[in-house]
Amino acid sequence: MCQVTDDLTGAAEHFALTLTQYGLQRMTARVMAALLFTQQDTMTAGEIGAQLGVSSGAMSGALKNLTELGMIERVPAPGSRRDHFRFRDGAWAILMSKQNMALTLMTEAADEGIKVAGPDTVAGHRLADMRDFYAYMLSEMPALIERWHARTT
Amino acid sequence: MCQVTDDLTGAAEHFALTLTQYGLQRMTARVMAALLFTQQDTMTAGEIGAQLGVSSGAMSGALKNLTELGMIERVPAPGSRRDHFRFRDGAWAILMSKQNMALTLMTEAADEGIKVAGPDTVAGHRLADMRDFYAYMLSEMPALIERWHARTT
DNA sequence: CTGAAGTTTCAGAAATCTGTGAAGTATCAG
DNA sequence: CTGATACTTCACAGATTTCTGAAACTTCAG
Repeated sequence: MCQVTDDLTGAAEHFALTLTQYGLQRMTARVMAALLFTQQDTMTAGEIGAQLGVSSGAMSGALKNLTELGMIERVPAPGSRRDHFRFRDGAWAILMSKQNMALTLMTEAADEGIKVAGPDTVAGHRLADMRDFYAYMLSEMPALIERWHARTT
Repeated sequence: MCQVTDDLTGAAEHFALTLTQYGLQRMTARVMAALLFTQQDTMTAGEIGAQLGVSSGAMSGALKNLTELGMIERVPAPGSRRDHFRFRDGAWAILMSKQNMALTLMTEAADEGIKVAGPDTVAGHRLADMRDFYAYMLSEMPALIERWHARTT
């Protein structure tokens, strides 16, 4: 078990590092990786904290983040203890959908800019290019994820 | 000029703030916004620095980042001076393509995890879900951007 | 109701990130 | 070739973010 656990934990930490470079906070990434790579079905906050060697306070924040993001869920404790967490089904599709909100923000920012700069100016045209691209992505992404769900049915 | 410039600059700074929340570094975001919202065709490093009120050192780093990212390009100075920069055509599609590298990383990380955890384990199945999703996205995204380019032809 | 186990919150310490300013390097006009 | 101008790099200071540890709160078994 030790061998396997060590390798898995190592892979998890490496993955967490990668996520960090893509904008996710350090602790959030580590907790997510722990829940992703564990051989258990669920983990308690205590277990994760012990494995990562961090305080309960840090756990609380990270688990809250991930729960709000929709990546993990609180599982009603089966037996006696409290607060078990596990990866949600379709977590990745959920994450991708959330990232689409960035597309909305970009589109809106471009529109705002065009309004201020004037549509027939240098800046206006540049911003229109931006607006068109993000509007396109925004219109296509939901369908893409839809097709994914259809595929796995 | 002052009025228009102020409003535009304001919109640019607001946009930069938004980008920051999506993982882009502060200065990189500000420089990008400046080049995006300017009514000029190109800007020199000095002009951007003056407008943002930051040092030349900070400029250098941010411009390097954006150039490597593929969002802006160095324009051979027309007359006498040096180093004019401008937004690249199709910058947004380029940016999106780069972000697809994240999809590759995710897929690889999942594969690595499966190898360590074993394919017929709890973690293995969880990681397989992840791998399948990102492999799907990875296979679809290039076509999506392709269609964008085709559309604007 | 009471005590125990677990969770959340928060102030402050520690670590990290970011920008400045100056020194060094490159490029160009003359 | 020489001087001047602009760009780049880098050590350090300041600002910001992140984690810890302890106290307060919640929940549940007995």
